Amino acid sequence: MDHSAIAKKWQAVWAEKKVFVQEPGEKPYYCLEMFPYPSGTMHMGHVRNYSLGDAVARYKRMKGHQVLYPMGFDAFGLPAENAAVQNNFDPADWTEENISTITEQFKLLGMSYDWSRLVVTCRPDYYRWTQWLFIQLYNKGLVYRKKAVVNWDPVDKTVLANEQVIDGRGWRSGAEVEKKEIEQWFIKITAYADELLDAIDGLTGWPERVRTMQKNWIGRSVGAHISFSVNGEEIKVFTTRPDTLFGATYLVIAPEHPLVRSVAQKNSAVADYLSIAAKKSSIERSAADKSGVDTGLRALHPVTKEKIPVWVAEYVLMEYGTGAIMAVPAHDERDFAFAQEHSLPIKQVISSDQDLPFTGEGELMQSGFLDGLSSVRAREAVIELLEKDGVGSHHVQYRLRDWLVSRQRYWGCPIPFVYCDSCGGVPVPESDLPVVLPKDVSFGEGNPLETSNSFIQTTCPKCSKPARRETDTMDTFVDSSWYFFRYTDANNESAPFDKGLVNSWLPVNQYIGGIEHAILHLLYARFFTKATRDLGLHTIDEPFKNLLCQGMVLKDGEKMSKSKGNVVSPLDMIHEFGADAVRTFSLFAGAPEKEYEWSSEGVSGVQRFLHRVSLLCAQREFRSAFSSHDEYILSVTHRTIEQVTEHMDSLRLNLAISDIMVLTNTLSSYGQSAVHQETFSFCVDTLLQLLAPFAPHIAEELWSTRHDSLLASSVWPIADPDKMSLVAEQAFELHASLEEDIQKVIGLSGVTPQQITIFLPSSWKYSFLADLKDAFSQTHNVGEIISSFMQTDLRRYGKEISSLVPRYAKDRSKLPRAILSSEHEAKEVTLFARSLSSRLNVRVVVELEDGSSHPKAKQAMPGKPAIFIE
RNA sequence: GCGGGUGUGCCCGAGCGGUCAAAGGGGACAGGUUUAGGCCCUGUUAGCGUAGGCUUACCCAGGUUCGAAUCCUGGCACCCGCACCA
Repeated sequence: MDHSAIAKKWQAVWAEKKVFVQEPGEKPYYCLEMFPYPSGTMHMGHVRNYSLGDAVARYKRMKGHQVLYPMGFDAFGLPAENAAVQNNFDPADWTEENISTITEQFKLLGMSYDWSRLVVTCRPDYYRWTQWLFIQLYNKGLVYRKKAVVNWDPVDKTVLANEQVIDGRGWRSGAEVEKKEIEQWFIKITAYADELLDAIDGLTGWPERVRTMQKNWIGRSVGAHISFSVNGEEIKVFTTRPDTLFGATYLVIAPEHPLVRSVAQKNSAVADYLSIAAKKSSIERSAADKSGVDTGLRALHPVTKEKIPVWVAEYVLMEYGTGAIMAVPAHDERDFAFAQEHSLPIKQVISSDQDLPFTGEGELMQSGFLDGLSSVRAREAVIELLEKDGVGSHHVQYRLRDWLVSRQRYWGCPIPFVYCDSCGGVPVPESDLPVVLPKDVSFGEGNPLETSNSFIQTTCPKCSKPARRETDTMDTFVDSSWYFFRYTDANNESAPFDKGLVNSWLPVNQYIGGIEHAILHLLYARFFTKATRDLGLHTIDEPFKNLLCQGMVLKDGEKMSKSKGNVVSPLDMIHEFGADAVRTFSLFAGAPEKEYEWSSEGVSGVQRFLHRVSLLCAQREFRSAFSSHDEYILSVTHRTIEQVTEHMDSLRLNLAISDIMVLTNTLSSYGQSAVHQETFSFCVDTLLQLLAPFAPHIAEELWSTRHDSLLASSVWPIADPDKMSLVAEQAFELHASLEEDIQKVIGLSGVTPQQITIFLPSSWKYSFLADLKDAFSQTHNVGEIISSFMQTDLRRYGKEISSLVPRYAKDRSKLPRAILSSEHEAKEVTLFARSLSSRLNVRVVVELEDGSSHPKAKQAMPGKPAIFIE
């Protein structure tokens, strides 16, 4: 049967027996992959992602967990809308079509999802609850509307969140972002800034770099607000170093600062500067030059009461802090550079041996009542004084901004609000949800929802007068911020999810996805979890216990992309090599979190490996009695169980596969009727079980020829420490007793022995010795022993054994040395040597009595030969 | 600039104080089996030697140790995140 037929057969059986449909129980385990955007076809990154999750899910099921392993689609988004514009498709049809295509591909790969829990964010049965949650957050004060300067993507014609602007460009379109002021919806994520930050320390199952990225993104700075007065008006600054207050020799405000406008009317230098700054794009603005002009304003220092100049400069950002800083050039690099550029005074207030600017902490100087204090003490003292005078206070500043969720697009979740002339903005009542996307829209310029009268025109839920519906839709990140809750109760029609079900399944035990979501998605999802917890919807604090960010799949050293023409199609690969080989290779090619190069040679290598496994199962000839070989392969098998289990638990799946390959090779070496059927059968069964998470179809097929039950629901094997006893130790013991046996032979024979010295250096074969021992237990007649060996296929003494046996030291005299006595003629020894040589595929050297040696000597074989096997 | 990470043989990739010339896979070469083989099996694949063996090797330079790919110090290279964040 070919691989695709086998795959189909077992996929059908698994589905029919509902092997993957599980409810929470004693040992719930939630395995989750970041759900995809249904763009049409799968790429290799998907295959890797889902193969990882599927292997984990299958493993955990076999370990006796109830596993929640669902799949869904993050189905709102711009590509559907673009397709609508270009090809006149309905975005919903286009999306649904893609979903069914991709679903087929998932099934082709044999992923063990519980499809009854399918979640699709663009379907009303899902987004109804997105809207419901939005309103709950609104009622809780976590959603608000305000006029804001926004990042406008001129290509996608929509607003972008700060998080979606990368180096001044739109994250999707790559277009340079413009500034616009519009009324927008925000989610107050900053209300949770502290908790989101503090809880990161508890996320020990997350990669360090993701934790660091999140911390940096939230960016908490502890410091103080300090007010300077300027002609009766106030300039408030934020600083992390209130201790350096006496060193503040001037202020700098951002070009957008409200105070600058009035100055510009009177001061042409300032006006010119502002107009130049305004023309610059945000990219140009970020160039690190230290331009700026004096506004002519003078601020009153709140403590020294000195008058200090106020400058305006681009390097101060309106978006961060208060849009104004106090400059302490002696102790800040940027201020220092700026002061030098514009010849502003520099006053040292922290003593140090180092050159200025000195940015460290230390003992205060030239700071009046602070002199002699440490930076830490000085900070407290300064803030205390400022608070007393009402000109300053403690303040914690975040880099994190509130989450702008309005999008002026069609293909997203409608924001469930209505504007009424009398009542203002009114949330749509729960009974009227969902607010469904209309079909009578036209795509083109601007927001398509604006073109649908049936959608816009409505009545006010409060006063029933005619009202206008909100036409903004939500950022798709909102949809994906709670989908992992919905999986627990995907078909619930009366609530987004059941509290009990969420509490029993969550947190997600293993979350798997790309590093590109390290900040946005994960932060939003964490926020939603905390916010919905505080709404009383569940009691989970953090959604994802363990996080794995898988590495990229490269081709020719580069990311696969259509423009580079180096895209490898998963479908082609599955067609050619089979789902099992593709899955297994995608896990074997490298450590899960590292990137690797896709190689079809590698896949075919895995295919060969899987083929060898099936050859093992076809083994029909066995030895009738147990022997030391049985102990040996049992010990290797048990050790493999232990190692694979360890590697599965630590997600080092590439190593787990490697372990399985080693076991396969070992068992293959014993394929020639060397072991008892019972032993072999156990070992092969175990092998199939270990393989099941990676190559489920082939493993299931092979298992079905040996058992009536399903492999997928079999119980993961447990390593027996007693049976794992070190092969190496056994080998030594065996060797010792072998030597005794041999000595006995010599004693018995009483004949001047010819000497056959068998050196057993690095590549000596454990099983060869075992056979030799067995042979000696039957007879002490070397002739018989030799002839019995002649009849055996010696090739099974594979090199896999040598790797498990400790190597002997370099000193050859320490090598084990067997002395065989023999009455036989040189001819027979030669025969033995040749047999070993050709059948064992080892080099055999025969050493002459005088110590000389030459390969050809075995032809002549005079006197007393010795044989080296290595 | 700040923060995180990586560096092993032809390639990928394990190892993380002695059992290491370094697992496993791929590729290449040779042999066996075969009507044939792109199936399968075996061997070789740093250099020199018929071989025992010797020399050189885990980014570079030092150090700790009887002993280092593995531990420490200092470099170098590459990758990623944030970035005039006050």
